[in-house]
Amino acid sequence: MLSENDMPPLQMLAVFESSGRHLSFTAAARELGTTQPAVSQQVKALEEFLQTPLFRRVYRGVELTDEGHILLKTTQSSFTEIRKVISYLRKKRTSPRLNVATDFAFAAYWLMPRLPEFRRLHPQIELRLHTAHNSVDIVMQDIDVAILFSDGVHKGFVANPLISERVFPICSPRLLEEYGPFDSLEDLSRAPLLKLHSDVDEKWMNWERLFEKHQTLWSPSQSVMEFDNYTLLVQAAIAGQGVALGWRSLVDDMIEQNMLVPLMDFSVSSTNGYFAVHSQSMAEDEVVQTFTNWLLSQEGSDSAS
Amino acid sequence: MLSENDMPPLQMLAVFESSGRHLSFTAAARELGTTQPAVSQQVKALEEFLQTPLFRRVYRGVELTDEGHILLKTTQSSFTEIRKVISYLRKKRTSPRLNVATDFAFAAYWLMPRLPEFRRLHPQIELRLHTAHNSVDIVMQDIDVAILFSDGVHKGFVANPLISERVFPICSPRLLEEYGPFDSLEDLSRAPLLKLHSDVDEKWMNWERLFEKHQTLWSPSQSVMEFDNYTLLVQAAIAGQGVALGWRSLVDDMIEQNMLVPLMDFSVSSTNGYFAVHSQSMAEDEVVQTFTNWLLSQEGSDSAS
DNA sequence: TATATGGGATAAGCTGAGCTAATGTTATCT
DNA sequence: AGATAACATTAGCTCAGCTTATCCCATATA
Repeated sequence: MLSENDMPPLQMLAVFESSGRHLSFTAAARELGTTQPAVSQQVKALEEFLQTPLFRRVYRGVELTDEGHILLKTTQSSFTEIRKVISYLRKKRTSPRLNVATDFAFAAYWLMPRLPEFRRLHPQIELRLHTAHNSVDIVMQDIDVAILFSDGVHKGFVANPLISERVFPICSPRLLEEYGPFDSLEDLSRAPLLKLHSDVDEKWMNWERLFEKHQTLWSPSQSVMEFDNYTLLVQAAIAGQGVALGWRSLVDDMIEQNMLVPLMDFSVSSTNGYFAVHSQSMAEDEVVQTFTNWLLSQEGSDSAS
Repeated sequence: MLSENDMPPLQMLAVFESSGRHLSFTAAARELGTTQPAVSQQVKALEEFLQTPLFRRVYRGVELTDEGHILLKTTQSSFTEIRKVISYLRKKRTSPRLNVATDFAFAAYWLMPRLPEFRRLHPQIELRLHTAHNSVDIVMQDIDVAILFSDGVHKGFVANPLISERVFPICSPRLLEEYGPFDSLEDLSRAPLLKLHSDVDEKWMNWERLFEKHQTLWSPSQSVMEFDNYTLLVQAAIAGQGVALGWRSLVDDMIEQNMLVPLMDFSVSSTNGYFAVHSQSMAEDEVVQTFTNWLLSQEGSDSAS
């Protein structure tokens, strides 16, 4: 495959190098897990390629020619380096490591609070978290498991439903006192609303769609503050800057801590949600399975409720 | 062939290295003189061996992963070194070089006086002369052509007859005046005789055998001086130290220059002689043929006379 | 919007380089 | 003289690596 004017088959060089180290074809064969005639033939072929003898055949072994010495020096150092880096890469890979990707919101509100438990349960697994502003920004390459907000359709991948989408307005207790009570969606127009940029992630529920689902007309004149990621938006809601849409499971803890109040009367559901997604080819991977099963067992996920 | 726990097939690494340089499987295939699917499969196999991705597949090419970068660095430098030494060895070999071996006597008296002509005729051929005390000391390894005194039987080699053995007593003109005339071999007993050690080369004619060939009894009581190589013996003869045996072709020039007088009445021949010997496997070698043909064309050789 | 292009991925079948087992040869060693 | 070890050679087998054909995908172009 290498340009035939350039290089012999590299395997020949490896056979030569072993023979040169051992000064014996039989010992080289043993090291390489093959037979002496195979080694003999390969070395001979290499000598023919180079048109120069590399060994002198002596009683019970071989001696290196000058040319042989020169070639051994280079091949020995080169193969040592190559062995080192291969060993490094294999060692690196054999320590179980998991690349997990998700968006900031999920990472911040759902995963990070639970991750210490995973680490405690599986201390040998090195988990590397890759976060993106939003699910749509996540590229699956180099990722073992991605937790994506989507419709669950991922060609060539397995998508385990983790949390189905259930959305409702949320606001801080203080904002509720100031602008409340909210007995209908129309009452919300009294307060500023917080929303994501419309091009951030079109799969996410938004105010227009929520109003529509409750058969209420959405008026564009309402005071709206826009954000380009959900964590910022949630922080603004907690700070009393407006009414936001809250995603079940993500905002559960904050509701529980009374940082936010859910307006459950106006909740909506959809078939979208968070899915634990991995490549078909990783389906059998033990680490991937371990992590996926752990995700599905968590409080706050559909299967665990 | 390499220990399967250690190293992938080296060819895979070469394919990877080319792909990593070009960041394209198609370009690598071109360089390596093969096809894109072959490269794709080899890289994939390597990634599976290492259980880690080396490339990210992107539009119209590939990008290196971190692991890919690490591996490329090492493989690139290693293969560059290997290419360099291979190129060096091949270049070294492609400049025609001839290793010629012979004994001191032939080198001194026959070959050296003629060699300048060979160099003039074939200036591109680098001729390296290896000399030994005697023909029996010559080892054929690393030798392209050996000029040996022998019976012409060399298993696995081609032996071209160069000079057949014809031997006669020689002495200096001064010794002849002092001890001569020598009308019979018995008359030689009046003078000291010069001979080679009996264990030097049993294939060479000696006094006993010469006397026997002339049906004259050899008497051990004769004054004999022994030498362990022929060039010394000849110098002693020239210096008038005794009567020596002279080999046709070797001593011809000295006879011509009147440094030595041949006693032709007592000459003998045999089937032994000097042969130009090369390995069967070098029979087609152009340089070997050139040199051998030149030897055979020389004045003083059997075929040229 | 439809089509073209480029390049990696995959599948299936072919083949020859590399391997193996058997044997020959040679140079010691006992 | 016979045994031993180790390289060289031969002949036949086989499967890794290659090729051809095709698919898939992400642009680019008209």
